[in-house]
Amino acid sequence: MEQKKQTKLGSSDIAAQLRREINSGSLQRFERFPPERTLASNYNVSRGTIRSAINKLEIEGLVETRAGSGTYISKKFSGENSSVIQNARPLELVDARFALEPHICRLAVLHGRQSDFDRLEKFLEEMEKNSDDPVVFGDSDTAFHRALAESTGNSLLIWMIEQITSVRNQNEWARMRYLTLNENIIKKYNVQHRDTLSAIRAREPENAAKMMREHLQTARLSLT
Amino acid sequence: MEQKKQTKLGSSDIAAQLRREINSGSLQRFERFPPERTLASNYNVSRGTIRSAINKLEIEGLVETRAGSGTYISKKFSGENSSVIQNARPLELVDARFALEPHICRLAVLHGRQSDFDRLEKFLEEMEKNSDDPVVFGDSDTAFHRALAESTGNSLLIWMIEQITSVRNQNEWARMRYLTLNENIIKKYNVQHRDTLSAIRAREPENAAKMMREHLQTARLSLT
DNA sequence: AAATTTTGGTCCATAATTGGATCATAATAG
DNA sequence: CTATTATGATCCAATTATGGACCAAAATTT
Repeated sequence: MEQKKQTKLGSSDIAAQLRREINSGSLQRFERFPPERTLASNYNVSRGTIRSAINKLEIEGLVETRAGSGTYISKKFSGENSSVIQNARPLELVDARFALEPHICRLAVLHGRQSDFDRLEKFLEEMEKNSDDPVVFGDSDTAFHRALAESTGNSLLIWMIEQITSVRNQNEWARMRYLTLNENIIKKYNVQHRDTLSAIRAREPENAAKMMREHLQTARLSLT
Repeated sequence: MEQKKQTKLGSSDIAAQLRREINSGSLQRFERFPPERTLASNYNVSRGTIRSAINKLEIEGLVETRAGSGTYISKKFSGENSSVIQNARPLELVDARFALEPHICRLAVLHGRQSDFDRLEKFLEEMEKNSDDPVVFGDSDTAFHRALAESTGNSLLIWMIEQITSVRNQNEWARMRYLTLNENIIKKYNVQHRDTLSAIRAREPENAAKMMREHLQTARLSLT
């Protein structure tokens, strides 16, 4: 589907967009939708079109409307019950790692000790030794990234990485990872991990961060 | 000047927001809620709306109200904060922000919408208007950084910023902040906030990240 | 101890908001 | 051309929000 810049959006387009906003969280801030009249002017479309879009969502059970009151995001979708961690989507998670891990590399350069790096080395060797076993590799990989965080000595960052790790290890996630983890990817990861560690050992913070970004970029691509 | 089309919050929205803040910890510092009249003016709604929101929370058992005394967070919800968060030290916290927020700026450029930016603008104006009141400024500052995270649409990042905020708002921390928040620092912050928002609006991710780094650098220096 | 202030509880009248519904007209697609 | 869809305007009924006033319990100050 190409960009249709000038053509007006139809009710299905708008329904899809609203659906996306509910799921992606930009509308989760609200329990209640903006009023139909506001949405209409926001999307530059008539109120009828909005009503028809909302109607679609209502049939799907995503929202409930109450006359005189408003249109409400259904409780199940308002993201209240289960923890954020449980519901994180793959790309959200990669983005979070993109935020945290390059900077963790910088801090590792600043605060890391020899013993920390030796520990990283150990996990790295484990990964290289088990390039043919996605399960063992995955465990060592997790341990590596965690040890990296630990080398910063920053308890907050360690904790955040732990949270992220706990998502990655959930069942469905684990399965997805093993699907994407073929031997080529693993070999690439090994090189990138080693490059990262080398840069840290050489006390080159920006270089280490860069290596980590490349690593995460690979990980992101392997998701798609 | 941009239009002031910020959607007004209804009682359900406020209830949802308070609910989330309780569960995520940002409000746990209060043994009791701010008084209804204060909340009303904070959210720019009438007291009745606030009462209606609090009533919803009370029905859910999240909160207890005592006439003449105040509204209190139920005990079972008040001890949930992980000790990691509680014990974080100031520099650890700044480092965590150094990791998260510049990248959040980049993502805000990618995923933020006009309405998100208008919301940021609102908090920015509040800060500029209250440069002489560290308490009000601090609250708007918190809201600004949170809204920034929200503009990414990444629930994990939003949650992490909330965690950090919950530390920053703890009593001892709050006191320390207000010690460092003289009018000069605040003016500097205002400029940096605005620079950041401008870069985001101009869709310049690296520039926005840079502005945020400078802001955090200032914040770090003011700690020492 | 007493006076004052703060805080939630209650009630009221009024205003504003919101989804529901209808209709004539214009635009678009087939 | 015809059929379908979108538009914009209007009115309706339900719901919610507002602002004010006053009360009683609790907390704070004197």
